Amino acid sequence: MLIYNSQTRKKEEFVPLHPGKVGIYACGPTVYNYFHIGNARPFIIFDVLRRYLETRGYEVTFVQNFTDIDDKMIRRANEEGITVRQLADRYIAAYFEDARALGVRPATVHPLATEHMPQIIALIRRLIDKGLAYEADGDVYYRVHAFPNYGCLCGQNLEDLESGARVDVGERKEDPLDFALWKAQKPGEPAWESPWGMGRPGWHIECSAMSMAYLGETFDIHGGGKDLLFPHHENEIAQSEGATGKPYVHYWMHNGFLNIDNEKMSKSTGNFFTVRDIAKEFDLEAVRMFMLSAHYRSPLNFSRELIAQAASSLERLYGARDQLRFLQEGALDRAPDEAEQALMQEADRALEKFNAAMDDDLNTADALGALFELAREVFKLPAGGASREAVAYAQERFLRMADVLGICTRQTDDLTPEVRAMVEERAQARKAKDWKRSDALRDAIHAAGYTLEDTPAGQKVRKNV
RNA sequence: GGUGCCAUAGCCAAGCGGUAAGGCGAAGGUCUGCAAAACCUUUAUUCCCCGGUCCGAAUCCGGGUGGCACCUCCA
Repeated sequence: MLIYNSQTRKKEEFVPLHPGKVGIYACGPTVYNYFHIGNARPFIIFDVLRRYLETRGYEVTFVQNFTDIDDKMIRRANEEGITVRQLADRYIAAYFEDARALGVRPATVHPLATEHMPQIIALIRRLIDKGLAYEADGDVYYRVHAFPNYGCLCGQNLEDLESGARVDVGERKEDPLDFALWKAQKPGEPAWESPWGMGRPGWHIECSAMSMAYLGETFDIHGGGKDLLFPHHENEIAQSEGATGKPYVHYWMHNGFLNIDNEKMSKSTGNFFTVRDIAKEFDLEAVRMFMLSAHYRSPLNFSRELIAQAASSLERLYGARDQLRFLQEGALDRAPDEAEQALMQEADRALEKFNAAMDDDLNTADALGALFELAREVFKLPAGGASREAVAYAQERFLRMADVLGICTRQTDDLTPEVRAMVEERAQARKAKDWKRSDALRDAIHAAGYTLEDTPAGQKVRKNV
């Protein structure tokens, strides 16, 4: 598998550190608000990466943190008159709800910054001991000039970074590029004990401390949005490699932005929609489909029309999935005929294309094409009396691909007894050519939340979303 | 100022030197008691523009034009 490494700016063959195992760390949300659909992009992408690696036989340890203490958390908690802890609890719960609706599985571990103070403090101590960090009035800063590789991820040298840096008044840094590892407590702020007095960690240090706590000092893949490349991930490298003297991460993966009107969606500019906003209008699986329709490194422009397009595309895939199930119900135990053998071949071909696309730096758009090509072949099969073996063969492959992408997950075959009865009755009515009754029943079934279609092999029913 | 990315049909999008995947939408046809879904056909002689390299370029090189991002909290 090839993975584009942001650090080398090349696609590289993926070789895990330990055979058969993969460690992935992805930067998670700061839980001061509901997350927006731009935030959702990496969640979905890394969920797909993880699923794909798992189907390829790797044992994946996937770590995604929650930043549950920082300036925004404190400000927001004060505004609402609740504790930072209460704020975090609320939005962590919301995260899991929204993620679930997007088909994003919980990570192997979701560590919280506030629950890793010992690791964070120990890491800062190591940096101070090595002369890479210094204390200043209860704050601790990273001494950027003492780390020769600073800029290795973002590809900028210190002078260039320096020229763009901003110095805040009253800062206690030796150099404007130095960044805070520990911040001394200010009145009214939550704080933890440390060798430098009461305070709290800076943002960057938590990711270094927690990733290494769960994945080791060197691990395979680290992901996040492109905007995290600098300074967040650059700083993580400086902290981790500075402390350990070992390579921190083998593959850096960064996703492109989700834009609105071709401009970055971001909380600070206010041009965003939360996942919850969108859930009022669309099934979130359509949002997932939308995200998968483009390569993860490309920018992707958001609009309701595009979500609607994605929803229509998804419906076609659901149609194919349900058709496969319908064929299975009426299947016969006989050897595949010529057309069915062709379908089986097509299923293999599609799976091959799918895997080749995914192997090429997670090309979900291309992979989706393979699924659609299989769908078309499925629909070509006559409605009834198919070979069980052939249908099962195609179905297995179709489902395997859909599962990697995390789509076509809805249950649509759980008919209620009432609906089942209506379907039965309609079959009788049709036999008797009682079209009036037949149509009335179809309407009633629709009203009950199901869609009924007639096929040469009988009625086909599925639950609407 | 420094550092990157992008430009393919009405819309979205793959494509990474060998002669334009796929989806949405649209038009016509087939099937159907009527529907719906599906199937078939059509919808880019051409990939922002201008040069160059090559037997061959959407793909490589140079130069434009237009858009976006990072350098500051941000997925």
